[in-house]
This record gives sequence, C-alpha cells and structure tokens, in this order.
Amino acid sequence: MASDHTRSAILSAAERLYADRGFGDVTLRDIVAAANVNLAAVNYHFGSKDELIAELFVTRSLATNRERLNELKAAEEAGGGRAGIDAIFRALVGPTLRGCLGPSSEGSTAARFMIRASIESVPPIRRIKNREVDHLRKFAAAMRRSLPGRAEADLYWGLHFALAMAHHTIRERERLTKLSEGLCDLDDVQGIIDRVVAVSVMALAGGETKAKAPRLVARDGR
Amino acid sequence: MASDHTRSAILSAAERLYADRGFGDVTLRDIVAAANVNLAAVNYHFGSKDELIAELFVTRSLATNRERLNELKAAEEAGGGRAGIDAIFRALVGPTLRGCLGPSSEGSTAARFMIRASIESVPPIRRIKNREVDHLRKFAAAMRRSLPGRAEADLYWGLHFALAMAHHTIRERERLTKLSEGLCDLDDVQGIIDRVVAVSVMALAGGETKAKAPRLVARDGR
DNA sequence: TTGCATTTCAAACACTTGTATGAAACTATC
DNA sequence: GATAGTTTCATACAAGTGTTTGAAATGCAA
Repeated sequence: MASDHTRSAILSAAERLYADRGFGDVTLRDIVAAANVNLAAVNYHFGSKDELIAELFVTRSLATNRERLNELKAAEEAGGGRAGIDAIFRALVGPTLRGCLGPSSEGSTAARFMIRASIESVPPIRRIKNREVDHLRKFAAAMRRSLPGRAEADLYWGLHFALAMAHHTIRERERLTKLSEGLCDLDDVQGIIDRVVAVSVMALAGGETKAKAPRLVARDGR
Repeated sequence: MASDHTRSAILSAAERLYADRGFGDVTLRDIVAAANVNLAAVNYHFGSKDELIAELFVTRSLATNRERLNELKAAEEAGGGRAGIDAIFRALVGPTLRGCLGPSSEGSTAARFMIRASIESVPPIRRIKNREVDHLRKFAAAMRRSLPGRAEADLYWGLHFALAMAHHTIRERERLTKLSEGLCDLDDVQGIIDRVVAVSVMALAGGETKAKAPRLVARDGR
C-alpha cells in the first residue's frame, strides 16, 4: 500500500477544487494537475470519478453525523434519557451550521466543499444523501421521547422545517446577505443556530392546539 | 417569423425532458429527437443550449412572480395599504407551493420542471435566480409596512425562513414522505401552505421580545 | 414567375470528457 | 540481488458534447 501519498494528494486537491469551482467545471485533469499526479492515478486509486466524489462526501458527512449524534446522546444523558426538544434541534442543526457558516467557510476547504455539495446536486452525492434517512430517524425517535404527546406527523414536520432553515441558510447565505444589505449577520453562527432552534421549537410548541388547520385569518377560498 | 412551430416544439419537448430526467442527462439531441426537429434548430432559434434553458426558466418564474405580486397587492388593498403578515407570507409561498406540489406535479410538466430547477442547480438558472433579489425586496417592503415596529433584520430572517420551508419542502418531498412513512401528506397543498405560513408568522411574532438572543435554555459554551 | 429572406436540414467540426492500456519505475521480500 | 507485487506514467481510446457550416427547401412579396 506504500505511502498513500498519491491517494491523499488527489483527495485534498479534489476537495479544494470542487469547493472553489464547483463540481460542474472541475475535470479529472484539473485535479491531477493540482495534485501533481498522473491522470490514471484517479482510476487506479478510486475506481472512477464518481467514487472519488462519493468518498469525499461520505468522509465529511460521516463526521457531521457523528458530531450530531454525540450532541444528541449528551443531551439525552443529561436529561435522564429524555432531551429537551430545543437540545435535540440544536444537536441536529448545530454541527452543520457551525461547519458550513461563519469565518470557517473562508478557511476550511471541508466546509466550503460541503456547501458546494449542498448547492450543486451531483449524482454520486444524491445517492448518498438518500441513505441519510436512517440517520434522521434517530432524531425523530428522540423527538418522540421528548414530546410523547405530539402527533407523529407534527414531529416530522418540525424536523423537516428545522433542516429546511439550516440548509437554506447555508445555500442562500450570499443572497440573504445581499437582500438584507448586510443586516443579517451570517458570521454570527451561534446567533443563527439560536434563531433556527427557537423557530423550530416554536413551530412544534405553537402548532399544538391548531395542529390540523392552523389558519390565522380567514383566507379567500382561491 | 413563420409559424414558430419548430420553436415551440423545442420548448415543450425540452421542458418535458428536463422535468422527467433532469438537466444532467438530457442532451440537445434528445430534445430535437423528441421535438422532431433538426439539431441545428436549437442554435438557430435560441442561440445556445443555455439560452434555451434560461428561456424556459424565465417564462415559468415570471409567471410565479406575477402571481405572487397579484396576491400581495390584493391583500394590501383589502387591508387598506397594509396587509396582514400572514397574508404576505401566503402570497410569498402559496403560488410556488401550489405550482410545485400536490397532484399537479404528476400532471403539469411546468411544475415538474420547476421542481427540477430547484433541485439541480445549473449555471443559466443560477444566474437568473441571482436577479430575483429585487422581487423579494417588494415582499420585504410589504412586511415593513405590516410590522413597522420590528427590526429590519428580523423581517429578513422571517422572509428567509418562509422561503426556506417552502423550497425545502419542494426539494425534499420524496425524502420527507419516506422518512415519515407517508404520515406527512404532501398532496394536501393547502395544509402545507397553512403550516408554512403559521410557522413563519410565529417565528416573526414570537421572536420579538428575545430578538437579539433567543436562547431557550442554557447551553454549554462549546 | 422571379427574387429575396427565412427556415430547415444533413453532415461535420472541434473539443472535452472519463476510462483503459501496457510498459516502466519502484518497493519489499526472500 | 533476483523476483513478485504494487504503483506510476505517457499515451491512446471511444464516446458524447454543443456548435457551425453551407446547401437545400420553403414562404412571401413584387
């Protein structure tokens, strides 16, 4: 197996290039040029371009998932097997937001790569994301333990909306900055996490009574 | 200008193919085959592949934006120049959700195309989306009129989260269905709109007092 | 009909892409 | 130090891409 030098040179060059320029216009030739290795090395070490991308994404997303589950476990243990709903949401969106937002995203290629992976949608990554359901189910289970009374569907919608806010903030961070003319501070990661968690909790807590048809005002029937 | 038959045949064939199979693996040759026209016709009538995609997307998104603004205007007129915040959110997310969700998404190629455009991210479409800021500013202005007291940043976050929930629901409808094992009814479009609007309103109404640092529980300093 | 502009067509062009090949260089074991 | 296995290398391959070309067909006005 020798030194693995070539292999890791490809991985880091690829991650950096994909992070900077997106999956769309980075070719294997770009990667091997940046890594100073031979073109054939990619297929030798990874089998194919898609498997290279998959390995990059799997590595990073496993790390995020591990971090999420650690936070969840800590919160559940602190609460005697039952975590507060806010702590659950915090464990869900915190690691992702911390990884992809804030000043880190200028420095960490890993974070910038994950942003790319969330903006562009390329087949090998999509395949992996589809297998993420099992991971999310663990959070659904924790929510069920935390809020035994709530309707199942409400829990899933809460989970879904929390992820929506987190991911959309990552995806559209530039547009939000431009739209708000800098008023929304995208560098205050902790503040953003607080905001997302707060809204998620409210969505779950507030929708309780009017769960079925939460209409606030009469609306025209159109 | 003759009959324009070729031109519109290309447009509708392209929209259908992109909707069904995504931008990634539909070539011009696929499109002209489906449209029964010559390969060169695309470049003759549209200039390039990207301009074809852009025209498709612009047409559909102009229609959605028009619908949004109509609803907004109606709501403001009904309220004497000041719409309720829930009506504003409804005007913002309603047209998109109605267009892309529900049974229509099996029938309407337009809706399926817009879903694709929101899932895959292809350069010509991204360029257009970036110009959408002006449109969103009109909603920010309406929100300002509706809630004169609120901090500007809060309004933008509210707008942002509302769009987050709507778009994420469209993007991840399949995953949400699978995750919730069918408990979340993605065909009840009106119910989904109500849900998104309710949460958006709550996010804006609830965050008022603790706007700056909405922490619900003590969190470890990590 | 004649002439002119628009539109269609088949074919080729130019280029990029990921992948395969087979020889060469290297490394470690005996 | 010979040998077997691993890794690197230059190069070629095959396929697919959007685009261009120049001629043929078509439509329309005078």
